[in-house]
Amino acid sequence: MTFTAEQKRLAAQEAYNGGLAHCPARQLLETISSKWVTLVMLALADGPQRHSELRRQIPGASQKMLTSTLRALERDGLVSRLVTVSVPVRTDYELTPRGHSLLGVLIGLKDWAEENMDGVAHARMEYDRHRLEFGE
Amino acid sequence: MTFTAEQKRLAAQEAYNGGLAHCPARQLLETISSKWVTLVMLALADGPQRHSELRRQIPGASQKMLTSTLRALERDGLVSRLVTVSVPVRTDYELTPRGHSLLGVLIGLKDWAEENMDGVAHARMEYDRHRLEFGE
DNA sequence: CTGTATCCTCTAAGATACTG
DNA sequence: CAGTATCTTAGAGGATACAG
Repeated sequence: MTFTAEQKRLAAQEAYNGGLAHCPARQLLETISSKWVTLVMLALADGPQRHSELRRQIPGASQKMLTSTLRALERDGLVSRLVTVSVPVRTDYELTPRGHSLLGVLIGLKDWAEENMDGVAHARMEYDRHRLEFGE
Repeated sequence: MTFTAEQKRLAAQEAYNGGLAHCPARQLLETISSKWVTLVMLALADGPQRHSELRRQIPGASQKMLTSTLRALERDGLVSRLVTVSVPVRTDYELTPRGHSLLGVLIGLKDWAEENMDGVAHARMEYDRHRLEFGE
């Protein structure tokens, strides 16, 4: 059996994407680029917080999103969840050691961003201005 | 004129999200979490590359995606584009100084990922296993 | 208080075909 | 070779209502 060039290309793409899915860096990016993870982790930086406290600190997150990002972080072993059975229920979230370690990396990201994103914004404006001026 | 609690909450959310949009760290995350930017930047780490060379190095990216991530990176001043008018046309892409600087941060991310994502994967399996065992 | 279950929207990413 | 123009689709994110 032989293959067309197209088939070979598609096979290569598939293999490549399959590999990508298992690339640790890609996985990490997928985790931290979820809209609320960084904010949640930052909110937990200073110690445990209850669900309701997190809601107050991150008013932009819907309840569903807050719960689901907390679940994802728990599943990844970055946050631990402690439920106190009472009426009403009380739930505390806390960074695990690995979570703290990741937080360090995130802060590095934040620092770079705060130093450089102004420049990026400026570059964007320049780029857009030229596009307008010289048509295209 | 008065406002309901609901209106106040929505206003707060809107203000918060508006603020988020201007948060440098969030913007950076949005940039680098675009599926192909890290791969493109890594491919450019060792020096300039032509469009076709990039395609070969990153076979998973469709032409459209490759072009559009390159455009985005150029707009942000992270990559520069040099077109040589000839037949056929030749285009070279290269990291700018700011691009190199960002690359450093990305490598930090990669290092953390390579050290920790195994642990994360393990945590995920444990989590899922418990979920299956104890129902819920 | 903490969380689940639906339903809906919007957009990043991909497939495909075409142009200078 | 490099790039643009459409069309489609999968899934992240959100609004709302309900439940233990």
